[in-house]
Amino acid sequence: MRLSKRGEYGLRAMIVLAGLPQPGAPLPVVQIKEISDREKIPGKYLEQILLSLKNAGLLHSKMGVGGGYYLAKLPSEITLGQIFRVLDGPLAPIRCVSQMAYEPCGCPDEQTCGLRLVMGDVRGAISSILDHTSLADVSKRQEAVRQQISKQSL
Amino acid sequence: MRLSKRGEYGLRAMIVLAGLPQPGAPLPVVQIKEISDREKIPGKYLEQILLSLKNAGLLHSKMGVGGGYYLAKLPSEITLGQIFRVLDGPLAPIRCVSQMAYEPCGCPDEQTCGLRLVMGDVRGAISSILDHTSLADVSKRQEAVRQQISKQSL
DNA sequence: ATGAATGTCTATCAATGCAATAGACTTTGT
DNA sequence: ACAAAGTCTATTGCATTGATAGACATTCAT
Repeated sequence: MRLSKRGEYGLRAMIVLAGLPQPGAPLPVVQIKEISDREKIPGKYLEQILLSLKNAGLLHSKMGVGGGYYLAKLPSEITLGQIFRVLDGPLAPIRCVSQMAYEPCGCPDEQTCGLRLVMGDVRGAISSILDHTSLADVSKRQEAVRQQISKQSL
Repeated sequence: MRLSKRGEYGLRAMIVLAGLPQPGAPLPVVQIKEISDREKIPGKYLEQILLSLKNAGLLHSKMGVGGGYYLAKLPSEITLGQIFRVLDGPLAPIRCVSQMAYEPCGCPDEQTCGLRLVMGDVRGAISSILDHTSLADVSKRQEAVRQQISKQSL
C-alpha cells in the first residue's frame, strides 16, 4: 500500500506552497529550487512533478525573472485526493472498487466477492481522508501540533 | 495505493480456504489446482504464494496423494492484515508512519510534518479494517450479502 | 536589445520489482 | 514402485520508478 516518491514529493511541495508565510501580495510565488532545497527533493525531478500538477490545473506558474509556481486555487479548495490522483492514479487498492477508474476484475461473482467487499471499505476509508482533507486543513493541523508542543515545553 | 497481484491472489486463496464447505473432518485440505481453477489464478504462481503463506505460519500443508493446503488456525484467528503483510509488506503508505517497519523519512521535523500527520491517519484507517477483519468475518459478510440478494429477488 | 532567470518539454537511463514460467526435487499413500 | 501432491530455486520478460540531461521558451531588468 505504498505511496510513490512522485506522490510523496508532490504532496510535500503542495503543502509547502500552501503553508508559506504569505507576503502582502495575493500570490505567493515560489521557485522550484526553493521547494527542492527546503524539502530535499531532487530539483529536476520535482520540475516534472510540478509540471504535471500544473497541467492538471492545480498549480499556475510564471516564467522568467521573479517567476515560479503558485496554487491555482485557495488551499481550502485543493484536496490531497486531487493531488494524489494526478501523481499516483486511483485511490482504490484494486480496480474493481475504483470510483474514478472502475474495471471488472473477473472474479466469479463481483457482488459476493469477499475481497471486493473488504477492498471497497478500504477505498472508502482512504477516500474519506484524502478527499476530505484540503491543503488548508493540513496547515491548520500543523499549527495545532506546534501549539501543542510549545504548551508541553512550559 | 495498489494491491499487487501477489497480495490479491493470496487473499483470494485464503478466503476460499476459509469459506469452503467443511466436510465432516476437522481439516478441509484443498489442492493448489482446485484453488487456481476456481479463482482463475496461474497455478505455478499460486504455488509460490501459498508457500510463502505456509512459511509465515498461516497455512499448513500435507504432501503426497490426498494432500494439499489447510489453514493453520481458525478462520477467526487469521486477519487480512496478517496475510497482506506477508505478501505485500507494511500497510503504511510511507515508512515513517509504519508500526511494523518504521524508518525516518528525513523531513525537516517529523513531529510537525503535514504529510506524516495525514499518512498516519491513512495507515490507521487501513489497519483498522485489515487488522480487524478475520477470514471468518469475510465469510460472514459474504453470506449476509447472499441473503440480501435472495431477499430482493422475491 | 541583450542576457540572466525562470519554467517547459522530451528523451533517456539504470535499477528495481512484478508476474509468470520452468524444472528438478521430496514426501506420501496405495 | 509409481503417481500425486507440495517444495524449492532459477530465470525471464516487462513495466514502472526515480532520476538525470539538455535543448527550448518566456519574462524582466537594464
